[in-house]
Amino acid sequence: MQTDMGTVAKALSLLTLFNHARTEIGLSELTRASGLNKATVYRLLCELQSGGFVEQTGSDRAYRLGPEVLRLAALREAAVPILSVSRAILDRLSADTGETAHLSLVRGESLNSLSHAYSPRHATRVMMEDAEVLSFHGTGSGLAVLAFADDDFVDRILSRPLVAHTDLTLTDPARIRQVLETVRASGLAEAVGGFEADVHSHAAPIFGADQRPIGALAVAAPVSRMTASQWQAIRSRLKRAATDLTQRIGGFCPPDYPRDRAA
Amino acid sequence: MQTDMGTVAKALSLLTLFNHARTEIGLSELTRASGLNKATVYRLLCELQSGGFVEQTGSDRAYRLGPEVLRLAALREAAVPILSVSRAILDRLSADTGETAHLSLVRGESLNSLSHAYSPRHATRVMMEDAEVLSFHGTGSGLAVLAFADDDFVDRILSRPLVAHTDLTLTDPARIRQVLETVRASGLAEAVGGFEADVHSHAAPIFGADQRPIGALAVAAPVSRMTASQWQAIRSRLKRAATDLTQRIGGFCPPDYPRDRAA
DNA sequence: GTTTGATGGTTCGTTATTCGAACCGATGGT
DNA sequence: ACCATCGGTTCGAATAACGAACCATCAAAC
Repeated sequence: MQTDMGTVAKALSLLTLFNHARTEIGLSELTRASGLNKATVYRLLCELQSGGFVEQTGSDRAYRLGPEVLRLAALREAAVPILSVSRAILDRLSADTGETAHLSLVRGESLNSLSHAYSPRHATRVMMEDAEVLSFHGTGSGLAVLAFADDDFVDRILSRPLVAHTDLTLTDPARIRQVLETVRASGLAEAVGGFEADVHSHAAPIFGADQRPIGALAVAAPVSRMTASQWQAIRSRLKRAATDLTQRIGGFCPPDYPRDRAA
Repeated sequence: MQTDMGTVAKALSLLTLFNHARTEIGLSELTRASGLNKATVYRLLCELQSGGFVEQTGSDRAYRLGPEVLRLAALREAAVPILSVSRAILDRLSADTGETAHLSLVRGESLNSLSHAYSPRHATRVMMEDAEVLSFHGTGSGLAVLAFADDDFVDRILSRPLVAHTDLTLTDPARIRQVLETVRASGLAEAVGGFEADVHSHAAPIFGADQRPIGALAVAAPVSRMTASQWQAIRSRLKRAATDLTQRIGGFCPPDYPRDRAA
């Protein structure tokens, strides 16, 4: 991880080490996880701390993400209000389908879940966590994005090692490219048990102002509930919701994106 | 702004140049505003961009905050769920008082508004924007924080030039220290027209796990509506809401904080 | 009670990295 | 054709980052 990255890239890489499982990390652990020198990590942390990007807990002296990221997120929302706009759409989508709806966004060469909505209709539901890293090849959302992404982006993603989250995960690049073809035809991706067993998920890409996919809207349901009529209902509602979201954030679907056939 | 800051501090300072008025900034303008060299700014931006902290718009090549800040904010919320916890409290507070409620957090030596809730009761209401920088001496929230902050923190803040936002803004450090005494006595700060004319605002500090103030909860109303009964209602409800929030985020009020006398 | 192995934090000479004036090519208004 | 501005690039000089070694402190181990 330590090859030829600039000073700020190193600093930013420290921030990426935080996740839901480790929201507070000590100096030693950060140095170990980052592969950098302890003195380097400490200096970087000091600068990040004085910028408010991390803060130290009072008890142990572990570090955690600081309040400045909240401020920046609010400003990002002011510039590109994806979260606030998607809120209503997610709520409606989960209510209409009775299942869990969630939004994820592309960030470089990874995909992050960012927001979700549950439906109270069923006792069992697919649970989500925000800020989780999703895989492109194993999730409906990832496939939806790949299907409409640049060729070289797809090449980069598929040339990396493709881990199998379950024994249903597609890991053969050629097979995945076949699937992408069908996704392109319908405008919707479908993944059954590829990321988590027993989860049947549909996903539709959302596009930015440059007509390139910036993320995906998805509905995740237990496989046991996926009847034919439910399948139909999810697909039509999801597609409408995704094009709606694309439009509301000032994005444009590319010309080759299948228009939604009627209601 | 350019003296003796490390490389990452410079990079982070670029991020602070964004605000509601300028959510997208070009390279030249960033260079001018930061006081750094253009090549330096460009390199920093490239690193920030590959980290997802900024992104370039397709049209002009201006920069804006990137999606990574959303992910970090979600993780920060997972570690310290101030925003999600305060949501319900803000909603209730604004509903109960019929006025605008808002939350702001200390970030280094500045105070940022972060979340708010309006009440639909009146046609005229105090409008808020999130991620705005508030002054310590001119706002109720700032005074509430100062009143329970470390002495040297207060000294640092009050030794800076104190700008007068309106002609009612307190700018005399000695006078402000007097006010802080009364705030300490009641646990509530009051500011009339100090930041924006015609705005009467009440504020109560919220505390972290180390019993030090980390922000403030406030209610802002047009001065014209501030009757005696309304004054009473706001103060009691605000105080309860603030101690409630402090408790729910795992914080503790300091021993010298006036306990809420009954309901 | 001292040994051991963690931890967070600090030092300082070497060296690799950042810096910044100048330079490009493109765009656009006069 | 001109001038101004834009985003982006170059390259030698100088500065700032690096990292091995070192402290201080704590907690359990012996």
